[in-house]
Amino acid sequence: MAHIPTATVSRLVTYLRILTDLEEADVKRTSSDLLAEEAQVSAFQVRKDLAYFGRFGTRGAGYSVPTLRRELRRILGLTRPWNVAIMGMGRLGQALADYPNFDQYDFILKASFDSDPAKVGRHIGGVDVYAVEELDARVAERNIDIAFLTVPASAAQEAADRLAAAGVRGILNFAPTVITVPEGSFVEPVDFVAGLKRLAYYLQGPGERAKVGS
Amino acid sequence: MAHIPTATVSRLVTYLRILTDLEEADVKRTSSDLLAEEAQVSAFQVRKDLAYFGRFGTRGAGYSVPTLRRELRRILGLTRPWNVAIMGMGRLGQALADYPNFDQYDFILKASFDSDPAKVGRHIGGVDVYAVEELDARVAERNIDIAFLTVPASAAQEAADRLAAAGVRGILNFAPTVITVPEGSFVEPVDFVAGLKRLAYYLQGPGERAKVGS
DNA sequence: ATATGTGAATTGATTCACAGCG
DNA sequence: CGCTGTGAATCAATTCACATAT
Repeated sequence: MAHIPTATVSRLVTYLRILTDLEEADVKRTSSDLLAEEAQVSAFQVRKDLAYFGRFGTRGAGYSVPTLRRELRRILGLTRPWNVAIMGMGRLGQALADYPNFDQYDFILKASFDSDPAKVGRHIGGVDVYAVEELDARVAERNIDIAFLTVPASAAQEAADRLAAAGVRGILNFAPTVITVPEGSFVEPVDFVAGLKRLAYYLQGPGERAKVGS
Repeated sequence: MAHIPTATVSRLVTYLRILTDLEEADVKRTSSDLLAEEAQVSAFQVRKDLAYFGRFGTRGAGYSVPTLRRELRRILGLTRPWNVAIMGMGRLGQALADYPNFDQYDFILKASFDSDPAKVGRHIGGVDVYAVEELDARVAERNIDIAFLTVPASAAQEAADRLAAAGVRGILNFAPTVITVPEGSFVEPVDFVAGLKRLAYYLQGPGERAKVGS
């Protein structure tokens, strides 16, 4: 299969959410036009994105909501549960542990880790807190697939290295820094402060940053 | 000036963070090679990104850390503070209100809004909670530039419409849905559940989703 | 009749090679 | 001589037009 643009993967996630809403509203059929409208992209784009993976519609009649939803869940790897751990039980880690309905999203919180001995052994937001020294053993024991990386930026790369060494192949990186992982592992950044700064750029507009020189 | 790719804006935010770290470490000069290494992009890319906005280096000698940092802050619109409000004081809104060192990031939390009368009038995480009915008055009074949109997905578009009508031009959208805003306003999505689903896609690998049909 | 699926055309972004300057 | 700055070339993604299937 051809290489898939990362933007396509992001849009597939959006289409899946729209289809889930439609199915909840008991809508049976939909079209690339409707999906495009909801996702704020072109209908061409919707069809092209889907075409990377197969042919899911009926010409003249559009798409079956339950069928397309099932196919997107399969494509995105959401037909089986994924085991998640939190690395770093500071404010953000604790807030994520408290996040409601985690299992509803096919992701199951199985453990958390912190280097602070005062936190180790406690049970925060429904999850056990382990020492970082136990990482290898607990990741193996609980089949952890994905970690939320919620340590300070200065500790993020080392924590990512330890997670990768322990066998965690997916990292959702909340730390405001770029981290690298080995071949075969994956990072998704989640950095709301970066989002804020991009907003500042767009809100400022072109007036304040006219090109200098030449 | 030529149109700037959104990916360039994201990278500029990364370069600025690296420069801030360098300045804290008292490093005086740097190069496109070092910035590229830290940001995990090519040195060509760094120079091209900067070239959209001007010439900031010295040939043969690289870049002055304080100068380039100052220029990036100017380009990104971070030479003046931005006033922020939180729309929706549920779990996530409250966690964001508690976020430490907000002002250090040039963003000042000025107000929050919620439709629950039990929350209105309280003071949560250092910020006053107002009724949504007061939105127009408080946005004008406190010069709110940017809102964190932390209401449920089903209420997100209507809340965004009200924010735009009140004069808020920037929205950091934490709700897992696509929202539209008027011309001249801007949205940055912050959706960690979408990030998780992208991870599931990459972790699954190509085996499980071979193209069907043809 | 109607809406999908897809090769071709276009547009956009990244990479490259080297000219330009200190 | 070294590293930046930048037009040209390559590569990738999006848009389009229409052939295709029901």
